[in-house]
Amino acid sequence: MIQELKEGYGHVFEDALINEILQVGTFKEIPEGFKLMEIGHYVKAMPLLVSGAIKVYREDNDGNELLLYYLEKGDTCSMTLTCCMGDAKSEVRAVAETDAKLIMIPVQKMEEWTAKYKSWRNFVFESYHSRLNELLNTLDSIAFDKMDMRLVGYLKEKARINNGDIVQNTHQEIAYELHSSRVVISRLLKKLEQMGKIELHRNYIKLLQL
Amino acid sequence: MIQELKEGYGHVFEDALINEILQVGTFKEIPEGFKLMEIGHYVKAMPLLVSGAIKVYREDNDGNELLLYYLEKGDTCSMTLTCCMGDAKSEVRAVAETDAKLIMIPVQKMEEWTAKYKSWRNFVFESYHSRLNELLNTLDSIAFDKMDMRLVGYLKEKARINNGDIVQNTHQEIAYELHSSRVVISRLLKKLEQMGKIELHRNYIKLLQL
DNA sequence: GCCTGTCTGTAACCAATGTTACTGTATATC
DNA sequence: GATATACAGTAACATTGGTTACAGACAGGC
Repeated sequence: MIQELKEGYGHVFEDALINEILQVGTFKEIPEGFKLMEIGHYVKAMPLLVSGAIKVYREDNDGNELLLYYLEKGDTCSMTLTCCMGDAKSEVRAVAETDAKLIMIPVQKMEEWTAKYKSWRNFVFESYHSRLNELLNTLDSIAFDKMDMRLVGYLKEKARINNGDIVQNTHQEIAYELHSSRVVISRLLKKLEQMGKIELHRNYIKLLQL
Repeated sequence: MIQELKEGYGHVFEDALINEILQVGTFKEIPEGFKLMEIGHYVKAMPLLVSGAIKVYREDNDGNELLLYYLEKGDTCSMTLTCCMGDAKSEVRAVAETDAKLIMIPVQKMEEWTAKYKSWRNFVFESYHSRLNELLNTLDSIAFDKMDMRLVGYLKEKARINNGDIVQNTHQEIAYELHSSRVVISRLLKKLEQMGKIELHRNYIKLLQL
């Protein structure tokens, strides 16, 4: 755990804090698809992401889904922060998009560290800032963009997260994440293929020049 | 300023903090329509809202507008928080929806107080929590609701903010805030009137039973 | 009164998206 | 290889929302 922590957070946290984390944190490896957080559940630990990617999304009462954003190395879940501090239920769901490694911090340390370490405060506020901005970007794309632009953005982001030019999803899965329907997504993907921007295959899509 | 502060925040902040606020904060009264924050500008002070309501909204590069949420008595602007700490530009615009009174706190105190006062930390985190949730609600309604539901939600919220059952806006103004068009809003409002839920008048709308 | 500008109502039309239904094809399993 | 299942392509259609255009109603200033 030491090397992962130092590599990912050594330049962010002061040494004393690193040591505290080593004492109270627990290292965790989770497989792709592992559900880290469920809507309506209480949260008792805060994750520091060391490697991999976490997908954070929203689901309403009728089962409608919507992708909010991805968390990557060096990120943490602000939603968890607020939930921990306020003793509130989670409003979102978090699932490992790839295999991932994380360090779990017990809730009670957070308040303590916020008072004690400047680097922790910065990290927490920085985290809030990023997440708020990502939410705003998601909102923008839903409110202002048409579905074709949203789809292109989705493909780019997804490929980036998976370090390559391949998106391994069925059209149905993409439709869920964008809160659209399979037929619409197939239609738009076909159009992108005809424009020479992507290559369609069964169960995966190869990005050419988007 | 003392009585406004004690009334609005006396039960939230410890006495020592109240005293500090009295020393460094400045009291400010602003008229309806006053622009508190502009997109792309830096922020140098943080507002504690004592009375009135502030409208926070987003505008993209093409001039498309979208209402995010309202701030009320006891609220502060989390966006400002992040901007101050991170020395970043504002991503949103804030305008007084009604005449309002606020106490402005200089940025440099914030970091200090976060270390020093537990009540301040709670306030800040609570504030983030509320704002994140409000953003999520806005997102939900845009992603999952049709325009008629969004309009009903808008009317309710707007009437609540203005303490009554009257919404004083033209159809065009409502269209801007919901990022729709005047004709669409007029159409839907007419439908609501025919259902007996509202009364339409020139320049204002009276809510009956929504 | 009479203009003028703003606000609202309405019709006709269009584009984007969602829905239903049916097809063919790849893949896995037996 | 035969069968079943999941996936993708496509057509036809419905619905929502946006656009354009125009007419009438109201309010303010003269």
